Amino acid sequence: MTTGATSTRRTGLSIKDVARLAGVSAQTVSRVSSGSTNVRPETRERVELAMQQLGYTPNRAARALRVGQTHTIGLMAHRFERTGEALTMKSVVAAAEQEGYAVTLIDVVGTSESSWAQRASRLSEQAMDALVIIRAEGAAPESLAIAPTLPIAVSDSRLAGYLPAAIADQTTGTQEAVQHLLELGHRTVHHISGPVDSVPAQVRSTAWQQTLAGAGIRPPQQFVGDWSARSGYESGRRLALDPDVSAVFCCNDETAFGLMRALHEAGRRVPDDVSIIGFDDIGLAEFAAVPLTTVRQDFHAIGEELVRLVLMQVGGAERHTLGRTTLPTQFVQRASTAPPRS
Amino acid sequence: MTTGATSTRRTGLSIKDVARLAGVSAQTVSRVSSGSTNVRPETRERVELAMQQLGYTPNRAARALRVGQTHTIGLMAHRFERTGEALTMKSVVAAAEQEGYAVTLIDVVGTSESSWAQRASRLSEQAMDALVIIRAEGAAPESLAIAPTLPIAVSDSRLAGYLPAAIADQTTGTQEAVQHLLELGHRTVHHISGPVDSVPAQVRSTAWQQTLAGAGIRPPQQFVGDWSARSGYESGRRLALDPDVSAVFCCNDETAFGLMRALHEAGRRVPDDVSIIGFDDIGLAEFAAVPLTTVRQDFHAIGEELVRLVLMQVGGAERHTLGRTTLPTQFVQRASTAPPRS
DNA sequence: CTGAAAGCGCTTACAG
DNA sequence: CTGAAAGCGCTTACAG
Repeated sequence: MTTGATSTRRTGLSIKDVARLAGVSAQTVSRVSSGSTNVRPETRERVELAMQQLGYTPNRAARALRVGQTHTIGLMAHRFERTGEALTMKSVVAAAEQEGYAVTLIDVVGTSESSWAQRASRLSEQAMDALVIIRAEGAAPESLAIAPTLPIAVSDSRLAGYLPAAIADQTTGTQEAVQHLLELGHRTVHHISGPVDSVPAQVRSTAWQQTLAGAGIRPPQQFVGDWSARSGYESGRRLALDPDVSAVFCCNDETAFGLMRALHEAGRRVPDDVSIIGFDDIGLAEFAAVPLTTVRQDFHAIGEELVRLVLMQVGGAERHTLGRTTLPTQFVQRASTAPPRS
Repeated sequence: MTTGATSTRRTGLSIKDVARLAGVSAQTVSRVSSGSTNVRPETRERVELAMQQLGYTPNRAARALRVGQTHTIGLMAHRFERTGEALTMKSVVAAAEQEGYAVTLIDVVGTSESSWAQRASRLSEQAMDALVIIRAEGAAPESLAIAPTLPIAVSDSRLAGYLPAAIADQTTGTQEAVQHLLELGHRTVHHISGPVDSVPAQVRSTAWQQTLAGAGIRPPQQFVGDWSARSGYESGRRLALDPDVSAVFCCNDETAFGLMRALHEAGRRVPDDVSIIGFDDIGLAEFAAVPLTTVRQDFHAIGEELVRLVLMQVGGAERHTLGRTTLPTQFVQRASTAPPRS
């Protein structure tokens, strides 16, 4: 009667099976599979053949346990269905894969401040080598202090002051948009903003104000929305009543869609009566009732930069040496902007 | 001089640290952390306190290695930026998390047939307990035979005949849409389809044809698109020239947006001159130039069902006993449909 | 260039 | 109800 015989689930093939078939030791196989150079070409070939014949792939869990690295990046997002988040996610996945990293999704929906913090700290030691935050909803920057050694990068501009970040240059993008309208001859530009507690919304709002001020124009009262088409529609119903409104800069394309419909319903034509500019360049922007002039963000570049920032930290770089990367936006002129009716 | 002293990266706290502090053995800690009942309440409390004080969380890699399960679900998708994929992804993540599973993203962009197969088989043994396929682009059903024991579920209808699936009932959804137009008094209904090699596109196209045929109407020539707003626009330019066209059922909402703009440009009004119905109910559908009547798919339910299907297999159920789950769609009437002009 | 041994942190029978 | 021992599959010094 043997003692201590442990039964364990066999996950599949192990390094030993390959070693046996190739007639070498286990760690020669290890050397081959991890790409070490110190292996005689013939030996390497024999091992590689054996791996192929058996269909061997190394066990990630075992490697992770031994090395202390999971080769996994956590990706924190929230509103997957928004163009910006979705495209950034896609780009992060592609860039991570390129570097041999898997990406694990973390949805922070409904996560309270404290549980968010708890979550982040757990994740750090447990299941991932790094964290990319696209949007962290309710999380305060301080809660991230919990995991001070975790490689991290954000595109959430609320956290951008505290952590390595990759963010579109929304200020310049906004300036170009507002400037464009002024150059067309509009006497002022109205604005439908995003929510007041959103940093990117405030950045765009401030840039709009300052551009007007820079042109000697006192900014009109702004309308406050929440990024949604509905909020654009509701602001639009009121804007449509004001004959002085001839140009509107919207915080994003969805809002612009809502505005466009409200104007349409009120019988005001775009761009003849009112010019509209959005932000983001979502797929449908080009196919709005009137093709939408907008400011494109390069979400692909943002995703790549996020991965780069995070892997630099995995490689040893310190958080505070990394700072913020600003990606340029691109002004896209379509048909929703025109000179005002004289 | 000690021999064989191995240096290893310390990931953090281990079960032993907790055991020491609580004054128990390591596997009593294990029992507590895995929720076993065979622990005296006082002992449990002491252990839990120690875990809290230390901020201990179990090492997933170690557990995975030992148990042979990673508690990770692979999520294969492609066009993250599409409403359907994004919402399904989101729902999968939520449902998986609920069950204690992490979700790893797999983008199959540009993956050739063979590498796809290779990929799937590797993933299976290596890093995930199950695979949820939302869309598998170029992958033929046969390539999945490579991982016959991998728990799997799909919402890609091309694979639905071969693997456990959760799919919206597009046939009924289409019937309702076409029927609605006929009941409004339209003499026929035109159709802009998705690409010919897309199964869901063909399902909708066939249902459209059959509904017309069932009403004794010979289906007009369909226009073939590719799901995009642009293809809707291009078909729309031709449709707009035909005075017999009074109602169009589109394969999806994006296509309907493109069509709407083409009609707009041609001076044909919606719904006065032409009624339009889309499919999906994307966020902007309600805020099209004319609020879009459409067929809503319940992506949330699909995501939940995918996770359920996959976890049943993890629990021992056989693939072939699972079959296909069909989720109902919902007809959403808005302003883009009306009786024809007499 | 190759191999023997130890150990990453956990859980699984088994014994008490 | 609790503990001692073994081992999941891998990699890391170390020795040769």
